[in-house]
Amino acid sequence: MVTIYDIAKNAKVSPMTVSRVINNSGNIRLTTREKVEKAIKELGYVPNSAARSLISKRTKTLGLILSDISNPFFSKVARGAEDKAVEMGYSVFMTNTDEDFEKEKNYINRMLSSRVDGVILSPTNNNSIKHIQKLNQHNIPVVLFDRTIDGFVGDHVLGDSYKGSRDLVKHLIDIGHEKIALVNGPHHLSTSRERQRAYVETLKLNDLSIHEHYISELDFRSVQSEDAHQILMKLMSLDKKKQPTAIFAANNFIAISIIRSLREMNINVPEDVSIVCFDEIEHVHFDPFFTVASQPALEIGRISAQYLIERLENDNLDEERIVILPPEIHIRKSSKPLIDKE
Amino acid sequence: MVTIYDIAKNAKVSPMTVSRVINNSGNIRLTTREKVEKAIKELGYVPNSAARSLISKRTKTLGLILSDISNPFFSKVARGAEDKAVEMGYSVFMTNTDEDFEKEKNYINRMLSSRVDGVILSPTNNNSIKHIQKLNQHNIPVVLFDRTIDGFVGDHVLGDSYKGSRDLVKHLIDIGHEKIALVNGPHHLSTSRERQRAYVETLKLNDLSIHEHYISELDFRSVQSEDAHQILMKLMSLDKKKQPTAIFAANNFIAISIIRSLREMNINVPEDVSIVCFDEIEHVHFDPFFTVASQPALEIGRISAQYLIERLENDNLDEERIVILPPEIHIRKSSKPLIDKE
DNA sequence: CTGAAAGCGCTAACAC
DNA sequence: GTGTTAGCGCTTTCAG
Repeated sequence: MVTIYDIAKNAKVSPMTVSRVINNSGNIRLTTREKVEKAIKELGYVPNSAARSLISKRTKTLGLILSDISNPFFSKVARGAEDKAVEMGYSVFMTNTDEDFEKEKNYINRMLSSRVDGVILSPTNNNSIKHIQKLNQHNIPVVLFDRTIDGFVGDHVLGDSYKGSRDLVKHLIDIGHEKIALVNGPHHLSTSRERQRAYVETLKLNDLSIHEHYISELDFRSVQSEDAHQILMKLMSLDKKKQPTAIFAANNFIAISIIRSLREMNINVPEDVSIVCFDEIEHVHFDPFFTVASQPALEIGRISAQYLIERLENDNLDEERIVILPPEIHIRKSSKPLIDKE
Repeated sequence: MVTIYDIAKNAKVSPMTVSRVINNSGNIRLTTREKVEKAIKELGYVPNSAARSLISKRTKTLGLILSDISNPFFSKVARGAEDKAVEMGYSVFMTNTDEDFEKEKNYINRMLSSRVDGVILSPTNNNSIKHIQKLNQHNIPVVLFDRTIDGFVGDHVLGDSYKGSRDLVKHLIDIGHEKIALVNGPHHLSTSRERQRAYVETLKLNDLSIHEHYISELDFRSVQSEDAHQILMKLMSLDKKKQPTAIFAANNFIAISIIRSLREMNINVPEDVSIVCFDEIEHVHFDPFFTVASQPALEIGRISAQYLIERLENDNLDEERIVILPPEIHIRKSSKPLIDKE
């Protein structure tokens, strides 16, 4: 391996001078600098960041822990975070937990061991606080994105689940729906709870009742699931008076599994049932179909990286900064005035 | 920062003993081991992998360079690669070039500097061979996936662009189409060239002619583009005799941009024009519409990681291993027998 | 079974 | 402007 010593020998200077050239630190005579740079090129030297970080105690690397890289929402966040990090001189060590607490634990340990300077995390559940505490004990700051968890103090970059959900449900009410069901994500995620809170409050505010079967739960990753089928079966076999005319899906994948189940039951969207959902449904741009609350995923990623790096490079920041970015509501073909049906 | 010295002091042994406990190397009396383990827990010690790799010359980390993380094909590859790598005891340093040669260069340097043990790459173009040579000079093996480039010797994990394309075009011919256009990806990518070769040969084999405007080129990432619109305008304003009745799109995003352009021109798919494309179109599972050649992306990722790690841990492997995985053809609604139209 | 010494590649601190 | 020394946290080597 080529080291600064090799360069030093080749350029007939001391290793320290080489180091100074590489880091642009200190004053160096132009001729020496040129000698050194020539040697670096010739020998193909690349600084060893392990050796560097051993001294500097900083790796200039951020850890990014996504809960589901297959979900376009998260892959966009990843892109935003990486872009911003690189812009600011950092690398990103990106991983995917698949909503699995054990995997999360495993990756936290890897991040600890590789001494990332900070971590951007969408936690799997409230127990993730243990992982965060472990990071904090090692002076590694954490930025939470998408979701928050109990007991966390620090920067958050979130989408506005409450507002987005309220607007979606309100839209359904405005176009005449009164029997609206919610197929939510898992209750252990803050986003699910917020979406449900908005759903319940908006219905109440409009004097609409929530039947006992109206609220159900699915995994956020379930594009296709037996569970979805069962939930929909139950919902659509309620008697006419209770049968929902609209469904609010708590995320993109849930919306898709709902539609699939409905198709199997020969129920059409939006003719028979209107659907609205949180998150954009990607790659269907050629015929935007879903009425959605679309989150600014790239922005969420960029801000997360920025906040984290700011915290790394600046000691006197507030204890916590919370950014809540509103989603954009796009009203499209999956939701339809109820009146049309009659 | 807690080091093995702290642990050693706490457990009243030498640092070397601590090291042995951590690495399960050498024989250690059970009681000493327990003392050490207790101290590790108490002080919350985590090994510093920078220090380790400084000695061992290995980081147990693979670099993964994707050309477009927003494309579900690549994010699935990433998942497959990460899963397999973790299974085999490695971490993955994942990055996204956005098909940009300069970004690729930048990331190669980061990988060099962070001393990843090997790199999994989907190169941006033939010039990427320079980057690969640079890696090889530093004894870092490279596995190419999805695409190959001139002059590369080493492991490849590819989809079978030729076979997939031939089958798609053959399908169009089988259902009566004779005027078939190709909207290809950039010619500097091997996948594009293979898909075009299959297209041309299949048409010739079936005595069908290729008009001069039938082959055009778009960026693989262009979900929405002015270029697509122009290409489609040109294609669809050919005189009746030449106007294509079917289009082969070289990937998922191109297919989408084609459909969008057609809609703007009030041309319906599949009634007026049939479309087939390479790559699955994700998240439209509720109503599978596209006739596609779907690639085993997860598998491509897994095998890439496996091959790379095998090469890292095994000196006497063949010079190069090439795996070509066939795509699955799914015939769906975007392609329709021509006869129906008349 | 355990320990002491040396050194991986680099830079901070201090010479000159 | 440039060089010397020491040490970051760990493991390899050699001793006991």
